[in-house]
Amino acid sequence: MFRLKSANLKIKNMLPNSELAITSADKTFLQLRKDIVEGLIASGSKLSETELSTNYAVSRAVIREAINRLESCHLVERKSNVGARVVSISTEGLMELYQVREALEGMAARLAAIHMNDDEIAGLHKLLATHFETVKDGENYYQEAGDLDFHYRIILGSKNKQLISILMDSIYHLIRMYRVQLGMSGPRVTTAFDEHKQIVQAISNRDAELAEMLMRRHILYSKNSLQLKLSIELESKIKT
Amino acid sequence: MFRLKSANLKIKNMLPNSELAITSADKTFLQLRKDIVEGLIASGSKLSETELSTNYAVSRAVIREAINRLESCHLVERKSNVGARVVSISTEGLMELYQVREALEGMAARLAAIHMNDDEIAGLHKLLATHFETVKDGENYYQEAGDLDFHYRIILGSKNKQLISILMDSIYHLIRMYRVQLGMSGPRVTTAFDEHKQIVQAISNRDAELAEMLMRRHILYSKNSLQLKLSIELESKIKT
DNA sequence: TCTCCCTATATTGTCGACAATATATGCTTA
DNA sequence: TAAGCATATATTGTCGACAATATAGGGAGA
Repeated sequence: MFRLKSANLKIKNMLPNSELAITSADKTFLQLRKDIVEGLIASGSKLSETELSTNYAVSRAVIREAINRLESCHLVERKSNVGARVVSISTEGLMELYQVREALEGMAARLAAIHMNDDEIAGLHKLLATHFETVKDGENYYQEAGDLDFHYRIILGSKNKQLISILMDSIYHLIRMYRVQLGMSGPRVTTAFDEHKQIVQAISNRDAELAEMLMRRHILYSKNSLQLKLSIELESKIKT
Repeated sequence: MFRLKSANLKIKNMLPNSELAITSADKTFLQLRKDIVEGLIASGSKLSETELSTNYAVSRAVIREAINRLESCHLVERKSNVGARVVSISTEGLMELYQVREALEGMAARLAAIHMNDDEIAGLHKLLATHFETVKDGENYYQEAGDLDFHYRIILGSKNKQLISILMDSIYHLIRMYRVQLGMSGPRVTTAFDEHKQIVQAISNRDAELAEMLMRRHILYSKNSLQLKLSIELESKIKT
């Protein structure tokens, strides 16, 4: 807890360009986001500032800052003088989210086909090959990091900072929350691989329109798959 | 400055469902946003917390909260332990912004053609008629509130909460900043009216695809018009 | 004179306390 | 008994002070 002044200065000087200048609020934000996405903090539950400040061992000011950022991610909703709640998952919310995602990631794929350099495209091919191995081995690791990484690269490949920040900051973690809490898995995994392959091929060929079209369809399929799952999920909840 | 406890309770009870529970941070945020959008605080300039707290007569905590929200709007950028700066306007930034806007508002127009009810569509026609009067009278009031109101209604008409919040929270005020600081006016004003008219017609006819197409083109035209203006603006700045 | 290090200053990050507000509880009254 | 009001409690909002960090400026050494 106690840190020497001189020691800190040394450390700072030794790591001049490190982006690890993580502040306490940053860490708390990341931890909270993780806990929300993974369902450790239930969707729809209230976030008490005092309670969180004791649980995470930081002051309320830090918690407040973290909650503010979570609100930017659309992961929590705040009301003045009342407090913050984790957003609750619903079929409509998911549908709306995927509708927006379809438009934005379709656009990202189109731009990626134009702006990605050859190295980045090669990286995409390499990623596919790695995924193919895991799929072949029957691992369903694919859905987890693999799919995210694939989409992540294409989004970055668009080279449009606005688009990147909207998708990364406002949409992605929300999508992850739905996926994690619904336990995304099943037959989609293998078929999704083929779709990814087609998209990479289109980008390779610099066929922007096709890339967009394929990406939109890919996301549309995911949407339908999730919708089905969610409707079953909610149905069983009503029964209990 | 001083408020009686009982008086406040009375007021609260008298306005049970008022959304005016404006907190000090809210007011400061709104004021700061206004000042940034209108260029009172120059783009690219640093936001000193202590300085702002004296200028706006609130504590630093309030300023910090306001700055956090401004960051969510993409109006300022923060670095840990360094501070916040107003985003600087650039041609690339504008292009990227309008590219995203084209996709999202195009989608909004498509959804609006599907989901707007007849009353809302009637409202759009009425709005057009009002604008026609102002345009005929030679007022260039049109560009200011008029255009914003038009787009605003269509965005809301999409009935997609995610879309609405992204456009309203993350994009709109940034666009306003560009427009205000570039002094949006000129020949676009009258031609834009015709484009609006076409879009409303398409929505009236429930022709979703056409509505999207027209909206995308409308925004593309605006983009080109602004790009021209910005390039001239920056050119003259270099000369001085 | 230039470079590097160290110190001084200013700015941001964090904290605990107090104020204002909302919610829960119990009391009065019809 | 139920409805409405007043108080009590808990929670959020705001504040000023202190700690940690970055930046600017001056001095020592080559």
